[in-house]
Amino acid sequence: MSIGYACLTIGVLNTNLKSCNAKNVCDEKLLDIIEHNLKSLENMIAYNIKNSIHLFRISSDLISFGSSPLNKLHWWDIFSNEFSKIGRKIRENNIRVSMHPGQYTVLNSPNKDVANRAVEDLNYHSKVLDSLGVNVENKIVLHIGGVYNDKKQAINRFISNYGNLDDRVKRRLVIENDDKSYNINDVIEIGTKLGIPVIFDNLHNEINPCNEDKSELYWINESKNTWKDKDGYQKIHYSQQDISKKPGSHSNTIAVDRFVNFYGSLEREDIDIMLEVKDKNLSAVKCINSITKDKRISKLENEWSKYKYTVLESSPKVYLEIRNLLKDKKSYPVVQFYNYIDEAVKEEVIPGNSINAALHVWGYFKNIVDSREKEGFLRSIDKYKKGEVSINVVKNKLWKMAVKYDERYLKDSYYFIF
DNA sequence: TGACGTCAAGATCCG
DNA sequence: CGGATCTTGACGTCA
Repeated sequence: MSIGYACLTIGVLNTNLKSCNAKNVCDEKLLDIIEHNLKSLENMIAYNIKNSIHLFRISSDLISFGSSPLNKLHWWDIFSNEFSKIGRKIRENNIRVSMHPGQYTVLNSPNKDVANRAVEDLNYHSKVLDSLGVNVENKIVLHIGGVYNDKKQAINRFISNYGNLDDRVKRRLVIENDDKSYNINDVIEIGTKLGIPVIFDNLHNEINPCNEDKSELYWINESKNTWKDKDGYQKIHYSQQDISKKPGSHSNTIAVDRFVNFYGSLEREDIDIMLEVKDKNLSAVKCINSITKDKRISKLENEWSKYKYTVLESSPKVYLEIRNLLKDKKSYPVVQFYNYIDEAVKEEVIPGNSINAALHVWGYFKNIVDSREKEGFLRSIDKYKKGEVSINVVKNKLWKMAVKYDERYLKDSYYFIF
């Protein structure tokens, strides 16, 4: 059983992905971007290994214009060393990766150009996975597409276009229920007909349920039947609704109490869960810690070291409560711990608390900086007090010091990203 | 024609 | 120049 996250990391150095737009594209720029993005991918994989995250979706933006004539580079050859190096790390550390073309890759479009571009896009995605040398358990997730006033015909077109795909795509392709057109029942019917696995997405199923009065668990178990031994463990997508936004919007973070209930209801471990959530890897770590059998408080202490200055800035009261909570070294109060953090992050930040937290962080540097840095920092605090600049100006100064003086404790802190 | 979703790049304005 | 805040891009479907 693995829990993972999609595409991007939060608060991890040197893992950003670069892009460029169509009118600026040229080979030189593409080479630079690909080289950069592969280094970032390598760093993301290293982060996943370090944090025991064994499920990860690779961003479709890894190679800019990867399926477009704008990119004529044989990037899989040019960067074959990088791909095999990263692929080896993925395999040796039992990481399962996937890719997921977006809503604009529409295989069942009646427009031949659109459908052909979808084929090209799927070829691109399988080229990335093949270049990494990962086996067919590492899937490409696709939605069925549009309806065009005739669902039956649209489904038939999907089936027929699937049949014409390259085998390398076919053996990786899995299909997912979406939030408006194809519910889980539709997708299981298609998956069964084609003999390909189905990904159950809980939030899509909530918004776009099948008419039958069947539970979430029922559909998860029905979907399981579409996964054969060669496909690996069944995979599902799990997300929670952001109640302040429209139906289908992913929450900022996963509420672990609800996740623990969901996970418990599955009553099995032969399943992989891909989280779709704004805070990405942060929620992956939360969820992994929330259901682990290895209940050592050091894991929560490690998490606390990253969240503490954010919590101090948001709520000194919760800060003290969490310190209390972690005093009993024999305990493992994981749900309360993350609930406290979620509660603090939601609170509106008061300037006095911001200054207090900033001065705590300043404590790492005040005796080692030169006078220019000291004056710069104190001036920014002063300007913040007068309302001339935002707290981010102060935080940026502290961040630059953290990097310069290589304060590892602070470089891993979420203080600089919330 | 614009909304939908996503996130980086680009543009613009301020002091 | 750094920083804050828009706007654009890139994609296809649907109202």
